[in-house]
Amino acid sequence: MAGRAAPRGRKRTTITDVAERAGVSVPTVSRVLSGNYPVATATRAKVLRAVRELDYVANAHARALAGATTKTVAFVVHDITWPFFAHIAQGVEEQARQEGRMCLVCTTQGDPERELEAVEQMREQHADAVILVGGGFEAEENRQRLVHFARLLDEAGSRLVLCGRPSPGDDVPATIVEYDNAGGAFAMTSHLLSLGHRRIAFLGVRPGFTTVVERVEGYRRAHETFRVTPDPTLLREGDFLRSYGYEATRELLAERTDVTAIFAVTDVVAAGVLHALRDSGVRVPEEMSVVGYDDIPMTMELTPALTTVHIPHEELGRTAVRLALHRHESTVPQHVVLGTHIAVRDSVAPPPM
Amino acid sequence: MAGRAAPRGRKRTTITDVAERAGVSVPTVSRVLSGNYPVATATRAKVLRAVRELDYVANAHARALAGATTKTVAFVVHDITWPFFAHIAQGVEEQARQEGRMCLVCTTQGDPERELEAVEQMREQHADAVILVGGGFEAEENRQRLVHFARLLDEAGSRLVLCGRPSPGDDVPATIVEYDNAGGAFAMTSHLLSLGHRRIAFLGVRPGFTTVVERVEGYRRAHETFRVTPDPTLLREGDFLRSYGYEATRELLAERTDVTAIFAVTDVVAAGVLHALRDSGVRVPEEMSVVGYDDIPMTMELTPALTTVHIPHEELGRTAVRLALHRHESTVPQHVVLGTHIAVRDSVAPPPM
DNA sequence: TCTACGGTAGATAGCGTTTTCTATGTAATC
DNA sequence: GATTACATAGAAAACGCTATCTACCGTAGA
Repeated sequence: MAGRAAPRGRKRTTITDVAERAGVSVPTVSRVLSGNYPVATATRAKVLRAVRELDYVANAHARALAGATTKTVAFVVHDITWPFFAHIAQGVEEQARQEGRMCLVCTTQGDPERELEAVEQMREQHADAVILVGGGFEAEENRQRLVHFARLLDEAGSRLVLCGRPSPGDDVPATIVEYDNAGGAFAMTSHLLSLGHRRIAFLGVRPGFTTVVERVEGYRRAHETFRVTPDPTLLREGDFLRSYGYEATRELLAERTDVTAIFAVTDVVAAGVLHALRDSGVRVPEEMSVVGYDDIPMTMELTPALTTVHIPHEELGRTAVRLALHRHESTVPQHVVLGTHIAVRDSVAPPPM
Repeated sequence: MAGRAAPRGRKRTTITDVAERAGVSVPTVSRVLSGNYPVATATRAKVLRAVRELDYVANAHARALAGATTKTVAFVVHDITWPFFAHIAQGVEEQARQEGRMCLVCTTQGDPERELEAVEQMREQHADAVILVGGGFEAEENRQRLVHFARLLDEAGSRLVLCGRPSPGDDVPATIVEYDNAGGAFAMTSHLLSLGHRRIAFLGVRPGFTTVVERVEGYRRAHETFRVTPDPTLLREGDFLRSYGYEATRELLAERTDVTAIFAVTDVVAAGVLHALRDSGVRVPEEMSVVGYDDIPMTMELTPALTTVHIPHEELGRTAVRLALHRHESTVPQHVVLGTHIAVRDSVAPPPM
């Protein structure tokens, strides 16, 4: 756009320079560096010395072009500042490093358009794995798009990984790493029900959004198990924002007085809920129990400390990378569901009365 | 290591395939795609159709090799799960996307060894910019290492950016984007002093760590300005952990009773401080004022909400990318200091008595 | 003494682009 | 009607590696 490309740095140091300096041929240098071919000890020493003296590093692009793997793993998240994503990213990065890979990131801010762009870019990069993190909408259109992505990436030699999103169907060349979303919600709701709560509000329904759908599903199943008919008006729609939690709670309190527990769709929403309750003079957990989902570190700072569902964030990330990179080994499954469990802290008590 | 490389995907779609399908030559396709050369409208249409039909995307590595820019920006952080880094990363990502770049990440967990590896890898990638985020130790050895990095990257056509770290010296080919670390600490300490506090503990001194050194410097200058001699035993060494804040506070309370305010080196440490004070039955801010540094979102969840120093995280990230990529434009400075300011919330009051 | 064969190293051919540089057909000029 | 200029497209040469294929040397076996 802005005129000519920026002037290049001076001459880069190439493998040819190293070869000349060491007095050997280019392939020999390559062989010393990748260590996949016998090289005489003396020769190796000469080459390594030249490498050191010239501060040489190989050009990753040339290397990638010439057929070796690209040694990169890509991941696409909504927003890296959300602890949920950051901790998964941490796991991805760690495992990637262990496997000798670099990490490419893209954030989409939840925009499907940007997700598309991101995958496109990742395809250009020929990353060994492309990890899509977090839920998405389950519209048929989206499903087909994912299948399409999977095939395109597969053709490009990459592997699509869905991390925290259900499989778009069998027979799709993709790796799926889920966590037991419904199970966690089931356990948490059961926890509340078993303490005697009967009117449990669920704040943050997003119709069609996989993560939420599954959490609501767990909420429903628990009610069934306890033979309690959930009041459908207690399921409130909203997004993942703290401000939503605040407002929804104020509204809820204004509307009715029979609710004894609030299940917030995420910890961040729960933070808003707690804030609203404090502002309204409702004591937690004596007058109202509150629970969240995700178990991000912030839950420790809330007053009272939040009871929530623990997700193995980092392990999700690590597993995603591991399974994708080792997909050719027969012992490595390509669809796993990691467990979740509730973390009991101070925001839950039996209902008042 | 583990035997042969994984079998490649099938044949990738290349520019040659597109050229054949469109019935034109390879360079023509290239020209249509990069749009830097006149191509007849009809030809362009044919090519674009072929591209669409084949779902073609260019190979980024081939493109990078052939001399065009790599279109990537790399950044190196200690730990992406720390909000401080995550928010800067967010700014980097955003600006990078706006400038049509991809992002590479590396985390070092504060290990200088890993930082070295990271820069090495980034050099292989020929990223347009390599952004080192966060403080570091100011040992002469480190300074020289940075200068060395800067030169190597410069030769490779990349630009080193120090984000939140002071310049390693003039005449180094690097871009520096700092924030007014000392200024923020000065303002905050002045705030406390002007309210009448005279015994202000500073928790989290790390000798030689740039960020901390500057914060302590601001703390000192404020005392000087107010003609108060700071008690050196109130400067306590420690790291950036919540647990440190907790323990240091317990110790402090056990040792002495004259302290009326605590300045935690980061918000996370402040969280530990608040926790310890609550456990010790010390009311905040009535009996003890507490302040932090960073202004991460969590400060809103603390009880009481924490008064802290605001850092323009995202702008730091955005600026880092912008300055580095536009370094050849004469109007773009290569060393800027972004402002900080205190965010007054509920954790500060005049000292008791 | 001659052949065979490990063990090493060099030559050569891509990998998929972009970038000159050259060639063509057509419109404009005299 | 021949000449020049322009707009467009193709040919060919990098870019910096890896991988395959070939050549050499010295030693061991016949």
